[in-house]
Amino acid sequence: MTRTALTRDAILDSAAHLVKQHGPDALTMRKLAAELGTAVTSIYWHVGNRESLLDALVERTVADLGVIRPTGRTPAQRIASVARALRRQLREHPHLVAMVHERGLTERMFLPAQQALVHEVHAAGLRGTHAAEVVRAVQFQVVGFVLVERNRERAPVQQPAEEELWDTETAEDDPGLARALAGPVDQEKLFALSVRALVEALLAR
Amino acid sequence: MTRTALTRDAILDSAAHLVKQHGPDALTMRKLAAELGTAVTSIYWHVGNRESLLDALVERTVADLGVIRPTGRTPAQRIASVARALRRQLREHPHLVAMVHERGLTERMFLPAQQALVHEVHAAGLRGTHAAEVVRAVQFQVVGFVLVERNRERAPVQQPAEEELWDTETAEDDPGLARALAGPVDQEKLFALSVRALVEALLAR
DNA sequence: ACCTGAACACCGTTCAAGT
DNA sequence: ACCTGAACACCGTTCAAGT
Repeated sequence: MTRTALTRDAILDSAAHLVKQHGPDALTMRKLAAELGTAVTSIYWHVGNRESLLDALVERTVADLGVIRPTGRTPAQRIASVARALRRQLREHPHLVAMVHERGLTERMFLPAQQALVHEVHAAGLRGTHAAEVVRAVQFQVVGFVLVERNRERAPVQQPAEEELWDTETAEDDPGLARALAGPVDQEKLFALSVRALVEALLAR
Repeated sequence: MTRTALTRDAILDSAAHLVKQHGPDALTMRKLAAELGTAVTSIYWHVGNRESLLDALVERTVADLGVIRPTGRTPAQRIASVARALRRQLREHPHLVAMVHERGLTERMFLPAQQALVHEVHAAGLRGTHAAEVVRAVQFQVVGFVLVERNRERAPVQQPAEEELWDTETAEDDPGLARALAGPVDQEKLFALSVRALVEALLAR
């Protein structure tokens, strides 16, 4: 059975698959070669070395990110919709943010979202430095939230169990709060709440 | 010249030094042995293996984190002061958050800050689920911000230069905003602004 | 109890050699 | 033009052997 000819794109596809599942560290040239059914050194002919392979992978992924279309009626709603869309994009590529940052492509990657935000902030009547601050605050908020989320999801079982930590006087004083903090985080709800609060306050000043 | 006897603490000190400068990936058992002037295998006798060495390092670092003392008059001010203190702690140990997360110690690490936040949120008159949401929103906000900051600071020169990206119609329409977004981020200011906005809106509802 | 070097399996990368 | 295996320097880890 003749295998398909080894191409740069086939290598990138395979690499993307490995990275998406277990992160960039799990991408070894030898595993990649095994998955492709080729000799390790063949990969070098097509993509240079491991680092330029990752470079190419990041560049392709960033280029393939969909555009961001705001929805909603009020500026606050439309800004929140951009935040949600950005979060969804980032969650689909769990390791992309770190890889993009390491390669100095952060600004390029966020440009579509930033432009959408600028548009909505303008629609809300803001201009100049103030508008820029709002755009950046929302961007930091979304990216930060996704990074924390990702860490939490990768994390193993918490140790000690979260309940034990709140088995204190606070638990008696405010059992509802103790229960809420001991339980798991509803990230979806927390994200919506945080974005709404931030945008609301920033547009109001 | 007789070297000091090799101890578990000396190994942890040396490891902490390497990790603090270049991150956990830069900590190789062989480099560590070289810095300690000992054979690689001696380290194994004292700390087990690389993974348990990192475990011990993380545990020691978390235990040594200072307590968090809120300052300010109003609840909003005191919550913001906790956020600042937490950010300062995390910035002093740039790789700690990720390492703590990987080891399932997140909740334990944030417990002091969380308790301080709970106290202030109570002082602001909130209770139960609502109070818990505010605590978590602030915690996510701070940790997320620090993660983004760290990525930005590690990142190399942006490519393409940020100015080029904003050499568009927007630049003519609102040159103040284009200039602000093309320039570097004042992280200190952005952090203060974001925290103030979030806390303000969360306490107001 | 503490330290050592040899040895193993893994990794990225280079290079001369094949077709 | 494309692919290969051998070889090198690095890595974490084990183990038998030293004191």
